[in-house]
Amino acid sequence: MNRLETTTSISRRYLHDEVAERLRKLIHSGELEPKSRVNELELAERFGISRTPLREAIKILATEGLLELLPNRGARVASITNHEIDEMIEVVAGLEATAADLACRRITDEEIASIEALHHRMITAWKQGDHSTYFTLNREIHEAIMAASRNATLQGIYEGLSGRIQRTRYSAHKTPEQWHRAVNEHEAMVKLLKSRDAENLAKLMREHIRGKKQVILAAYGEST
Amino acid sequence: MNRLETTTSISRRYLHDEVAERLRKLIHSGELEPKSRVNELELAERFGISRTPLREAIKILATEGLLELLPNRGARVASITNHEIDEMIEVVAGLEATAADLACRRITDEEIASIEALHHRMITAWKQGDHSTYFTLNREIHEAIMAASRNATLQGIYEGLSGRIQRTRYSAHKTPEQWHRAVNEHEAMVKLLKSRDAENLAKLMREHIRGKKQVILAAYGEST
DNA sequence: CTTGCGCACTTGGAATTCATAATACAAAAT
DNA sequence: ATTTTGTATTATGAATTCCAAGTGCGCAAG
Repeated sequence: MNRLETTTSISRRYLHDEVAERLRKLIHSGELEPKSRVNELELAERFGISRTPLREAIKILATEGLLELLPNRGARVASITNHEIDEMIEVVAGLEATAADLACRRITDEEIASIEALHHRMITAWKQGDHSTYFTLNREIHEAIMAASRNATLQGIYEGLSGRIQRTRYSAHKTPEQWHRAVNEHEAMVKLLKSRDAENLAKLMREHIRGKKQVILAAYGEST
Repeated sequence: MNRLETTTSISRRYLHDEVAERLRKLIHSGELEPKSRVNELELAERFGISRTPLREAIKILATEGLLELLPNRGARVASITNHEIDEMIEVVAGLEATAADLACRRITDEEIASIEALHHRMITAWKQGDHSTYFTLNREIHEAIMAASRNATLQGIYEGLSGRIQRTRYSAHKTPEQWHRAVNEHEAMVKLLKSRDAENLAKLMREHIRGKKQVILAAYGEST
């Protein structure tokens, strides 16, 4: 009788999955600060669960790189060094270049139109000096291109990685020149996307994200 | 007295880490075939451990994508569809392109000489029709370029991903034309590496790996 | 001031228990 | 005979309890 896929709607997910998600939120929200130790008993009580699923969740987050395991001393929130951020930005640049390449081969006219609309709204926000809206639209454009790559594997890796630098990536303040350059690059990206020039869009995307590196690193340095 | 980092040498790693490693080997060796269910009790007894660390290991492998969790029915070895392999090859191509780009900026003359030596040995093996040696050297060249990128984050993602298609990737038999093309591309890669032409090497690398896609997919189709 | 001892706390792991979901199998009804 | 229903078995997800070992800390002795 059971239709399939009822799993997602009816039955609850794994407890350790929910715990992992709550833990991720705690970390991303900053409630659990980098380097802060995680007391299993304390957290288990806070979540109203036993240590078992919590420990499974900790192993998951450690695999994702959000927690570090200290032998016999539990786990602590992973702290990211500037060097690691540097590395991660290069990888993100590569992933987005790949997404750009694939998107050129698969994107629909409607999606391009949608991205173009986002782009124009972003330009408007920029001219009005509306940082918050600018950053949001900026992120949406990048995510739209990623989605247009139609590659779930790529998206999964991208999300896992960019989730760790998200806080700084889209909130980094630029100098007017940097800002102007970024806007120009976005302008060029839309053009290349419309002409579906995979090769050059990939190249530009890599450079575009590399161009943010200094800004992101500076912003990260501030926040720590 | 204990200096840090003795962890790796003196005290044994976490049990769940060792279990995870043994599980990975079982999967990669094919002893645990795709889609085969994993009986926790059976495996725990086989490893001589309790269910606790085994289940933590299972959660880790599930996060890595090597196992799939079936709610209330445990875990099974993840089976990869042709579509997923297609996706993974594109991502690997992107990662290797990124590695190529970075390598051009950081590689030493000694490393280039070493890669060139591998390349010549590979050519020799090719001319002698020595498939096994050819594949080994081919892989070593790609890994050497990845190492020359000096990006641990990139390498980590690459290893996690390529580990899942390794079995087919370097053992796929090519037609003479494909083989010839691959050798020519490798020849060009060494040239570009010597001239440290990041942009064109990245481009070529992406195309080079894409060129293997049909072969790998065909090889995977056979083995299943 | 340093050294050394001991104690409390936490973790990693094992073992046991329990509820529930899934599967197999047998019995009953049509 | 086929399908349906009900039951028994099994394995998982989670909790609980237990224990050994490692860490850190404090306190006392030298």
